[in-house]
Amino acid sequence: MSATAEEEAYRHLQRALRLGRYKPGERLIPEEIAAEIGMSRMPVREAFRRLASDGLVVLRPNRGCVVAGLTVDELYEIFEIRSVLEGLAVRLAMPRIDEEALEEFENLLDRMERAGQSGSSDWVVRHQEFHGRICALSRRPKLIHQISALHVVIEPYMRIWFDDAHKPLSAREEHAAVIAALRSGDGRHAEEVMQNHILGTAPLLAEFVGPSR
Amino acid sequence: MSATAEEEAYRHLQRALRLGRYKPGERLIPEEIAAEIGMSRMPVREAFRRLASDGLVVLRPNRGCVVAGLTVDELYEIFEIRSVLEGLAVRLAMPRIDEEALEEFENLLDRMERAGQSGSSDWVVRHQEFHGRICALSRRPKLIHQISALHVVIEPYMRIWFDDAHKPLSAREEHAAVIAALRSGDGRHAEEVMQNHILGTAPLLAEFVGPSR
DNA sequence: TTGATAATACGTGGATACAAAAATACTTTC
DNA sequence: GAAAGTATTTTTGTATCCACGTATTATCAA
Repeated sequence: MSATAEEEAYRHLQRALRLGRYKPGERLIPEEIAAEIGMSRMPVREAFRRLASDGLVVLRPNRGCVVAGLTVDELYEIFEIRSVLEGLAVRLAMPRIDEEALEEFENLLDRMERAGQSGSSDWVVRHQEFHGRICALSRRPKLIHQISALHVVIEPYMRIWFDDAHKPLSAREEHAAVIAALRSGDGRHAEEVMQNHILGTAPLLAEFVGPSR
Repeated sequence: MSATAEEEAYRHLQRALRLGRYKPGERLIPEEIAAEIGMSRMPVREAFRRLASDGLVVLRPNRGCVVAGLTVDELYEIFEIRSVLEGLAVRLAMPRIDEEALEEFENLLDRMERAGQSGSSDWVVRHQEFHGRICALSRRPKLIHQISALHVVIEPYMRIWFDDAHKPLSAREEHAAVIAALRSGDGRHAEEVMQNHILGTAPLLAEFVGPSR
């Protein structure tokens, strides 16, 4: 249970949006959602505002709340931003990367691989976990937060990508290369590898999105 | 006038926070603020949520809204993030930088200089404008938005810095160097110069903040 | 005097009520 | 039959009200 109704509404909606249960452009009616989770529309409204700041919905005065979608351009843009932020994160994480950490990353990579082969869309979550654990070692709270916010926004598209055509064929090698770069101990090098990894993913994903909105 | 009361409350509070009219740790009472601008608590509460997402205030369940402050560590972190984001922005802006754009930047630099010498704290605004105009040429809406959000968060500290001791002595050369890098036409080079410019500013500013919170 | 505890005042979160705006359906007119 | 204007319905935005949680102060015991 969450402390406040607003928090509950926020989590409920964020989860639904991440899972792609609502389609871009779809209108979210406060009363309906309030009824679903048993509260008034007030806390739902407040949750809307937070979701709007996250970029998950769009809020227009007197016109309600619609589910946000990403155009291909916006998708690329987010990957560009991710590339420099996560690049920075690995660079800063480097001093704290030891044999133990590398082992953890290998394990996460294995779990990701297994989830991928079983066809479960857990792959998306495992993938986030992999990137997230590396970023966590940067010990930069705001940086970590911003990166994870970007992962949330692209999550629905990652799911579509994964479900449509078990793409992560090259994923294993890509991520193994990142681990190898981490093992090198060279922060700048690892930063570059991470940047290229992320930028390389964007066009693959964009294929499956098509000109939306 | 703004369309909604929430918008008005948001602008009012953001402005006050940017100008440093409220001190970190200070508690904001919805009722007081609502009275000030002639509305009920409700739209003010909603404005609080947006400000919290911006990182300008902290909202704790049942404990109200307090003005956020930055520790020195957080200040450095923000400058690290700015360095890679604005670095990316200049790199992407490079193809669109022509003689006309360079001239505009020179002009902005002059205006910044003049504001600096007159002692007016317009300097902070001009400085934002200078960085903002460069970033704008990247034509990446989300990137621009994120960068400008970071400028907002550090604005109060920039003002303290400026007011306390007309620092921007080296500023003129620093920013002139950025323009020179833009003139070179080399995106990677300009990115690096921008990164170093931003990272170089952080310790100067940190001096004047001291261990807050 | 100090520390714990109870009483009280204050502030927050949420629900309901009301007003204003937008969307929709319905005429009316050409 | 189409377009424009009008009325109705729906939905959003704001205000007010109430219940609960938190902080403060007062009271009392050690």
